[in-house]
Amino acid sequence: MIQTDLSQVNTQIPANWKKVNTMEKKETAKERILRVASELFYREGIRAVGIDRIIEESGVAKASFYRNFATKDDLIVAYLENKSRESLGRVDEAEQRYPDSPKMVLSTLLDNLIDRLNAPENRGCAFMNTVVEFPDANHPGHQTAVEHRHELWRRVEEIARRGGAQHPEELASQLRMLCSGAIMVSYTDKAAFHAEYLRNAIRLLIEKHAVR
Amino acid sequence: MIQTDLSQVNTQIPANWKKVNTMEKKETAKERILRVASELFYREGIRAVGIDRIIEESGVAKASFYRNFATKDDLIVAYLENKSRESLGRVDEAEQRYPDSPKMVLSTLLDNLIDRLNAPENRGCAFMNTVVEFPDANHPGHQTAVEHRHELWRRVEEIARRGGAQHPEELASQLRMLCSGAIMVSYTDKAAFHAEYLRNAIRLLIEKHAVR
DNA sequence: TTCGGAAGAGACAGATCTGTCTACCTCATT
DNA sequence: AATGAGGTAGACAGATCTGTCTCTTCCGAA
Repeated sequence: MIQTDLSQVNTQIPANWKKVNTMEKKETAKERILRVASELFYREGIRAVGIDRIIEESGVAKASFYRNFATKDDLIVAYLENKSRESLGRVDEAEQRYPDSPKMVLSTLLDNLIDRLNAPENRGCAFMNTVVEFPDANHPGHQTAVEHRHELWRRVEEIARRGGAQHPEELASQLRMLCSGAIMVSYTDKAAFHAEYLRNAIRLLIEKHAVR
Repeated sequence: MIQTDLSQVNTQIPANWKKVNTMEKKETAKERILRVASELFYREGIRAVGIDRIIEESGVAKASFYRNFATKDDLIVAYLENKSRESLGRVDEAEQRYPDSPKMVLSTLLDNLIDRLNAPENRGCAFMNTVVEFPDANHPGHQTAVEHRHELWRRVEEIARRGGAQHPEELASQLRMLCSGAIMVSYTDKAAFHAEYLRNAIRLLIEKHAVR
């Protein structure tokens, strides 16, 4: 019997497998909810996706949802914190790869961005989108999104400073406007987005500020 | 009595005053609804503002609303078409003011943009915001917004071409990314927006493309 | 003065949304 | 074998949202 076989297999797994083996750990309800919600929120918008939809698509009971997330707002914040970790993780990675060349770090981050903008699932920036969907500055999602963007561009400014930019604050601000706009254009009108034009403009700015 | 005085004044207005005197024409219910809805939609977001709220704040009956706008989507489209007229009107105006200097036209439009971004009521771009709020490309609001942006930047490209830009398509695309991003940054994090940095970046691009 | 169209007031329907609550089940650990 | 944490199933409440419908009132034009 399949049932019997499975239980035999299970008994062979050490009692502390949860800590030992993280790869084959079964996805918890919380993880599943967050994964499904992330995809729906990003693809269709946060306001457009109701709790019931998330519950149904993640195959979870309503009580399970509310045991893991007190309110929808809590889920929204978890979604954004997750995205933020991913985003800042990419910066970490690029800095570790080129610890001695801020210019290469910026170049890597740009390549990275362009790849994501050209991907078919691109729906723009989760953080800008959230601020637009929740213009109230007191909304926890709004705040989380603003904080992330602040931190991200603070780090880019730091990289520009290490790269010897003459006016790192100005350069970071200009890169921020250009990249934010590129994200919006690639989302709102994919046909109007040309990665080469973005690359040229960024190169022009970086040369102007003499980053090495 | 005030009432009597008013009616006497009224009788002195010609029968066809509606067509003759457009200045003192009393605002119709439709106009009032659109004005109130525009402000609310722009300030608080379209999805966040319900029909009931618009009806209440414009002091109109529900039946009056639905006599003038078949659905909320119709109102959304009217709101965007209004904004689009304003936006393209600013382009017309700048072109009429400097018919022989595309460079001055672009400069005027930039000044104009910066003024709006620094205004306290700035809530970003109504069209980008609408696309974010309605990611479904079939939504009439989404479509209207995308069409406006297409037309606006087609016209900027045309101005760049008249100005002798070496690569007008590239310049327009770069200006579009930069300005779109400036709008988002000035909205999502007002403190991080510096008009001078935007100006410098735009000057750099315009010089690079040798617009005259 | 009468008439018709536009507007006001508001009840109502039906859908949907967030969040609560009860009752039962599964399973790893003790 | 018992237990407790976490999971399933689903009814329910209360708010809100879009849109319909009826009845009354106002006002300008003929």
